[in-house]
Amino acid sequence: MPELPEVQTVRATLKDRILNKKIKKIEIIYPKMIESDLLEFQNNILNQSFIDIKRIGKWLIFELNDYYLLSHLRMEGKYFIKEHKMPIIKHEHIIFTFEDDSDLRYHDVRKFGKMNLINKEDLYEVEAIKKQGIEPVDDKLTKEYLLDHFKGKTAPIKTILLDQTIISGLGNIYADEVLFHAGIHPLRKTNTITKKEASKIVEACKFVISKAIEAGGTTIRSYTSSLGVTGLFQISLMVHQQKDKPCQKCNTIIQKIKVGGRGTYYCEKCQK
DNA sequence: AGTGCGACCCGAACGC
DNA sequence: TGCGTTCGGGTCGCAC
Repeated sequence: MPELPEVQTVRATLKDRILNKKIKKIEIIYPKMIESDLLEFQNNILNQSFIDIKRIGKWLIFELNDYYLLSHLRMEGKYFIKEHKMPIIKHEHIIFTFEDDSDLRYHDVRKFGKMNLINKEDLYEVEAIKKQGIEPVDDKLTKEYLLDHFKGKTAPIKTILLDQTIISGLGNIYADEVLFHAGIHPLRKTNTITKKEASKIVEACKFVISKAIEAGGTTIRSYTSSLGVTGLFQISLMVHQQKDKPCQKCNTIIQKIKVGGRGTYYCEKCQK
């Protein structure tokens, strides 16, 4: 699942490949993917060029001449660059064709991804964007900020770490990793988190996410046009997907439970 | 306001 | 082997 570090890698990789290219044709194979008005999307995107790519949380923000194209990859969204003459394959849902007969193709097995074409002045009118919280590596993410937002919440801390309106960009993998590094049990009631623990969560967020962004960055160098632009971060995960393996810190067997309907991995000795 | 859950999807994993 | 069933995961909308 693309979380903040992967989206950051996709952004950096695509930037090198599509900037200043003008869209001459758009094919929308799966229209439900478009959240904004479909006809406007089809008409307005023609003859626009990509002039920048930004990111807010897990949202990719493609800047065109007159619009922003918002793209959320959800679980399995990927972008490929291909020659237009290549046959359209299964799971390719949106195809942008440039003047040089190259394509930017959006591929998504689960069809969960979303796109949105909006006027530039409306970026912060989009509910999902407006509501994004503070990013893990932002200096504004402090223990005071977290404690303030943890107040009155009885849900498990793991569930709250996934709330994009508080911390923007954490997904299921990094929420588990952050809690391991902070030494906190995923089922802890959020309103019982202490100052010291909130401080550990802040540190863990910055550590885990900056490491992952670095690792995502190394993927860019091995990128070739035949590969999907996914940003496969190859950091070593301490707990996520490590069920039945020994904890790398204390050798205790990693447990898997469900928290808020999400598969959750933790070390029962390191995370109290 | 906060919480919990179904819906959206479909390939993979699982069960018989 | 082959077929049917279950699972998972980010976000939204809805009910409580």
